[in-house]
Amino acid sequence: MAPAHPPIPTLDDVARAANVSTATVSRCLNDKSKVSRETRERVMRAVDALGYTPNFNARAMAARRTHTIGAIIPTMENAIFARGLQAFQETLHAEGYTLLVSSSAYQPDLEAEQIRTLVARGADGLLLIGAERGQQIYDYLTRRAIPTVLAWTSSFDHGFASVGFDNCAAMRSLADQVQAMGHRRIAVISGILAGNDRAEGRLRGIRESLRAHGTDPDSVPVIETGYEIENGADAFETHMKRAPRPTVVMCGNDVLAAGALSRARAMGLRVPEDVSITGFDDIELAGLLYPRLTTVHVPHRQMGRVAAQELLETIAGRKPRAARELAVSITMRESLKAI
Amino acid sequence: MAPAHPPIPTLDDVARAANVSTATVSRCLNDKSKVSRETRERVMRAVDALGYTPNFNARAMAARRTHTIGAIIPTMENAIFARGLQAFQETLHAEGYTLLVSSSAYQPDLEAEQIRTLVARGADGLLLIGAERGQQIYDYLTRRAIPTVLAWTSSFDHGFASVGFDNCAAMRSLADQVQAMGHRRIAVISGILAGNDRAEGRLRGIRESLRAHGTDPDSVPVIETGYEIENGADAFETHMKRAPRPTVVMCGNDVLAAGALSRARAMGLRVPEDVSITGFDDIELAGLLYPRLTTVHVPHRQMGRVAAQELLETIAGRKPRAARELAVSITMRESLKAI
DNA sequence: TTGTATGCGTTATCAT
DNA sequence: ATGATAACGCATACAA
Repeated sequence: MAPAHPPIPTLDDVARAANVSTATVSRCLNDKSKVSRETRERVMRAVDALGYTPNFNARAMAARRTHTIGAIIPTMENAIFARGLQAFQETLHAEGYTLLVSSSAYQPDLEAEQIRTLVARGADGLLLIGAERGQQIYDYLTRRAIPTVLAWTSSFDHGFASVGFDNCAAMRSLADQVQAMGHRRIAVISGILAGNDRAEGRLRGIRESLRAHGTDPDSVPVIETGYEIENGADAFETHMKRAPRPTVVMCGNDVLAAGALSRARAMGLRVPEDVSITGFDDIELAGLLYPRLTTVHVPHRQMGRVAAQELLETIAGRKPRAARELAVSITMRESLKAI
Repeated sequence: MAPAHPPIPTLDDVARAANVSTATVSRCLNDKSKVSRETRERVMRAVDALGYTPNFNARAMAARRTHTIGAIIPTMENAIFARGLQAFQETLHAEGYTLLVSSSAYQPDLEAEQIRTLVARGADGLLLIGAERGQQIYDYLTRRAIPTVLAWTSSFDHGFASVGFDNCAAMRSLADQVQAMGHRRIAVISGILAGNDRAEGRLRGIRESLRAHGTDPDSVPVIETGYEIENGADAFETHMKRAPRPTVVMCGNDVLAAGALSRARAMGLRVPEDVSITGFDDIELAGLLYPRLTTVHVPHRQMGRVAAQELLETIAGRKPRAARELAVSITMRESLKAI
């Protein structure tokens, strides 16, 4: 018969087994330095023998530190944030930090809840996407002095560190290119704008470019939709049923563009012969589609890495918070062709 | 000048503000029932006024429950586990549980470490992928009595609950189909087999089908490789440079198949005219590629949902653990064509 | 270098 | 229905 209560060893058990105080065991596991090699070895043997694992929650309470970072991203369903987050995680891990991720499903109120949850769990720092959210949240973060870095955006409006790029300028540059290739009838598929400064910036970029080229920005059709593949597909079909038909459909991100591309094929339209399509983000998918997607390349991994560094600096209190802006570029592939 | 120590309210503060004991406040936040409506309202007002959030770690220590489930998946980099995990998470959330996810990067030792970490954090239960891992880990889980469910596999060898499908039978069925369509020169791209019963089962399925069709399984070329797109691409190229050239390349999953497809295009080979390609999993990507991928459809969401239910049942101790096997089907698309 | 003692914020047991 | 109080497992200030 198995014991009803399997023995879950505690610091006390280890201390007793090694004939030292709990303080010494604790030091062995943390400070390493200030304990004699001899006793340390004895303690470690006891640790192994008992299969001891420190209780994280108890540790967090006593030390008031968790070495845990929380990240809240809009979605895990597609790859938009995957690479950046991976790099973020790797950098943190190298510094002895653990990453906790949760998804807000693009819902501001859900994000606020997740923030509270992560803070309640004792996160030492936070990574948030974008800069547009209620002032209340920023106040909360400030009151509780939670080191926070905003990523995928470049902004310093709230006094928080940020790491990202200029969504507006990037998309403007792509739109410039599109128009330089002769396109005049442009249609746009944008992500939901409310509470999303990235989507808003990208749309603004297109508008600015149009204006610079002498086109009335209000004359181009824009469909604002959710971030699913299917949404992109539907929006594309709607655009293509208008007259006159656009010669190019610019999408707010690669996922929407993938949906557009897929629907184009279903409608019997050839890309780019019948219509060009562009994306944004340059996720892996962009290079796998046929035709491959012309898109704005974002340095995902670098962004993740820098975000982690900034956050760690902020936690250590070593550096003034700042807005780090990264360079983006345009990746020309086959989905966009000159007229 | 801002206060040096921002006021982080505790139960005590709320209790004092509401003129009750901490016990009562605690009850308001949990048991709700056994406290008078009047005092409860007073307490809740105090909670709001102070912006109180319970300290998770303290709670975990005192209650010895976290309402947290840990999941360890081989990778977050591609979408293989995304949908299933999403459904898993949604089901847990509906029952008041939080999901913690970490990735093992397909490394068994890393998985073991993550398991310990999650348990140290007080996870009430665990979701693991596949059934192949050291007995030591199973012993650990058993000793600490951690409710665990194994997913993406159907096995009951270790006495743990499992939710999945028969990888071998599924792939065998696809191979049968491939051969029924006239293919005789088959090449295989498999994921790393060591410590991965899914990959092993899938390969075995192909072998069994070959044998049933009178072909010597050892005569078909198999390349075992990592799970990156690039790996699939390279393996495909290697296969296609052999003579005689295979008429179909069967891949261990959709990601490898995507790599194969991409390289086929780069090599100037038409799919499926010059060579057919098949995948496994039916992730979203499979329907976006051109040509769309013929693959084995896996009920990801259902698997996630059922896994969550099984786990919750196990935690509640309400039901005997069991192996749940789900049905899979073959999704015929354009990447596979008869000879 | 090592040990003692206190506190971290909450839940739960036992009274009242 | 409510209150007092003892755990929960660990880190750390202070003492030795």
